[in-house]
Formats: sequence, structure tokens, C-alpha cells
Amino acid sequence: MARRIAPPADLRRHILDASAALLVEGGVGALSMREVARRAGVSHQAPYHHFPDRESILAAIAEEGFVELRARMAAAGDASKPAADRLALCGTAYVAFALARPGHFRVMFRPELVALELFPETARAADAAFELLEQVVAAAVREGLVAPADAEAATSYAWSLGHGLASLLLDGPLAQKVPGAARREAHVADVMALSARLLRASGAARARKR
Amino acid sequence: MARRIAPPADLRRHILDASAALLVEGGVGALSMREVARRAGVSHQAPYHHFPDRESILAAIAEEGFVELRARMAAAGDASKPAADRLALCGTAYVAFALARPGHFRVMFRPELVALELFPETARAADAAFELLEQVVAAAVREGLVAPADAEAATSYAWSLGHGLASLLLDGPLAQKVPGAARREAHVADVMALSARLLRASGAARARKR
DNA sequence: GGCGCGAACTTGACAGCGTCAACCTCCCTG
DNA sequence: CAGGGAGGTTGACGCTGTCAAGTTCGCGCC
Repeated sequence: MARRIAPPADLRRHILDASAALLVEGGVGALSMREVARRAGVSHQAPYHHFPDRESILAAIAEEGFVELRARMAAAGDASKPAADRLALCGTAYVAFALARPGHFRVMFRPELVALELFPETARAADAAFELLEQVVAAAVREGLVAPADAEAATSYAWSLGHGLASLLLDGPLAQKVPGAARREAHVADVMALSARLLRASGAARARKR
Repeated sequence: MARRIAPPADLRRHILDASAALLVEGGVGALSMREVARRAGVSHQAPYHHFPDRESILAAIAEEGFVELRARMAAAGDASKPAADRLALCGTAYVAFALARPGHFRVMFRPELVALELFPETARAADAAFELLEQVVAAAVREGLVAPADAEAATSYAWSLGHGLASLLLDGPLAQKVPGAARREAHVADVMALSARLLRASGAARARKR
């Protein structure tokens, strides 16, 4: 009876892809259950057989995002390099992820959209990404760039710098002030290089004191 | 005929206050034209005599936010102090604003909610806040903390650090990891002090080279 | 002083939304 | 081969933003 015109095999995958596309096009407000269903070529109720509600779709997208974010940071900052460089590369990877997957990124840090306590898988993926960053900061402490007492502050410092730069480039004033993918990339590199320079200067000052 | 039970004088003000309260309670999704009207004690259509649509309410709130943000930063970083301290105090004020006015903050950096090109007043308020930060960074360059060639990167650095820390404390993983207003305040102070230390180390290194 | 007009507010309607409920129709399993 | 569940359907509900039209009030003008 001519069932399944558009959805060939995996409707769940189709739904997630259509949702990500909608998030990119019009932000969270544009992601509606019915529009997703329309794009997947199914009835407005079909998605409910794969996700209990709209929030669960957003949670699945956020989870995908955290997994990819962690993978990108892990690939960027391998342990052979000096910690200052690793931190800069992780930060660059963080921003690159946000710019490459804006739809995912915009959903990942919105507790009113995705209550992490209701989606343990998503929360675990977020924790894993956070822990990777903590390891790199620990390396920076080991190399004497910052004092051991500053480890916690340094973790927030590194995460904030990357997260803030990503947010401002994606949705903030820097979106207009730094137009074009190439200029953005260069600007991110500049900011991260500046931070690395500051960290090295701090490390040198601490070494001299001892 | 028992007109105006609830709205005594200024419905526009009432609408903005109710909207801010809704934003705090349930995020952007909770701000509905009809709920705002309900809270103001008027019909669902009354707000349209003061705002042409929902986006205009959000734009007005964002504008208020940028004005207060600028005022707080201006009050925090007066020009008599060293630039490293001014930057740290401005950053602290930035985060303090976000935590004190979460409803406003969540709307100020969402172009899909408030298209700044349609609301020049809001855009002007945002620019004014940004320019204040640029002045403080210019002072840091003048004091030799960073190279003149790094001025642009340093502006993004400072803005990103404050914005990122505010976002992570408000809606990110730090919201759970650093609970309680007092601990948050202390953590912000730690991070900003660390950044100031890094900047001073950089300034000292640059002075030594010359 | 009366009149008109516009601002502020009302009720009513419409389409689109998320979601609950009920139904159909395969395919796999006991 | 009976039965049941997975995955799809249509229909309905109350909510939303917004358009349209009606009402009421207060102020300025002839």
C-alpha cells in the first residue's frame, strides 16, 4: 500500500537530521514536532514512536554534540605537546565545534530545554567532555604554568574562554564584527595564542621565583 | 465600570516586569504574550498596544539588560586602578550582572529571538557596553600588559572570559558544580584574579624584554 | 459646551503547536 | 497459526501568536 515513501530505513536518524537542520536554520523555536515530521515525510505523530516528547529529541541532539565535542578536543590536544599548546588547541577545537555544529551547540547549554537530570546519557556525555578538559588543565599544573591551588580556577578559566568565544562568535557581537569563516578561524587562533602566551609568562614567572 | 483592576498606571512597565519574571522562572519558552497579559490582569490582546509583537518585548528587555550591564561595568572598573585590576573587576561585574538578572541575560545574546538589525536602540545599547570594554583593554595595552598588536585579541579574550564564565555558571555545568551564591561569587573572584595574575606576568615579561 | 478622534482595551476568530487517544497493519514469535 | 507489539495513521484537545472589529474613555478644537 505504498507505505514509506520518504523514510527508507531509519526514521529515528531522519528525525535527528531534520531536527539539526531546523536548529541551524531558525534556532530552537523553529524545531517543531510537526515540522520535523513533515520533513521526514511522515504523519505529525510518527516521531512519538521514537521520542516520547520534544525535549527528548533535543536531549539526543545535545548528547551527540557532547560526544563530538569531546572527540574533537581529544584529537586536538594530544599529550605529547606542551600544556600551554594543548590548552590552546583544545580551546580552538571547542570553538571550531560550535561553529561547525551551531544547531547542536545552541541546545547543549540550555537547562530549560534539556533538563540533564532527566537524561542521564546526555549528562554522562557532558561530564566526559568536561573531564577531558580537567585532564589538560592538570597537565598545565604539572608543568608549573599555574599554581596547584589555582587548578580549579584554571579549569573554569579555560572552559570559559572557549565557551565564551564560541558563544560570542556564534550569537554575540563578534558574529558581525568578525565575518567570514576564514577571519573567524584566524581570530580564534589569535585569542588562543594570546592565552597560551599569558600562561607561559605565568609559568616563567613562577619558575623564577623558586 | 470597574475598569483597570490590576494595572494602576503604566501597563508597559507591568508587561516588562512580568516578562522578566517569566524569563527567570521558565526561560524564553515560558514567556508567552497571553501569560504576560494574564499576570498584568488585562486581556490577551492589551500588550499589543505597547509592543507590536513578542519579539519587541524581548528586544526591550535586552536593551534594559545592556544598559544595566554597561552601568555595572563602568561602576566597577574606574580608571584610577591598574588595568589588570580593572579588567578583573569588569569581568566580575559582567558575571554578577548575569547572575543577578538571568532573565535579561538569557535574551541578550540570542539573535534568533531578537534580531538586532530590527531594533537599533537595543543594538546601540549593546555597542555601548562593548565599547566600554574596549576602553579598558586599551588601558591594558597602554600599560604594556599585552602588545599593541594583540589589542583586538585581548578584547575578545576579556569579553569571552566573562561571557563564558557567566554562561557556564548560569546554564552550564558550573551551575551544579558551584552551587550557592556565595561560592559562585568566590569562584568568579578566583578566576578573574587568575586572569589578572596572568596579565601581570605577561606585562612583566614584556617589560624585561625591552 | 458639545463633538470628534485616537489611544487603550475588549471580545472573537484563525491557524499552528505539542500531545493524548484510538485505530490500522504489518512481522515476528510461541 | 494465533497473538501481540512495533510503527505507522487520523482525530481531538487546549494552548499559543496574531489579525480584525467593536467599545470606552479623555483630550483638543470649533
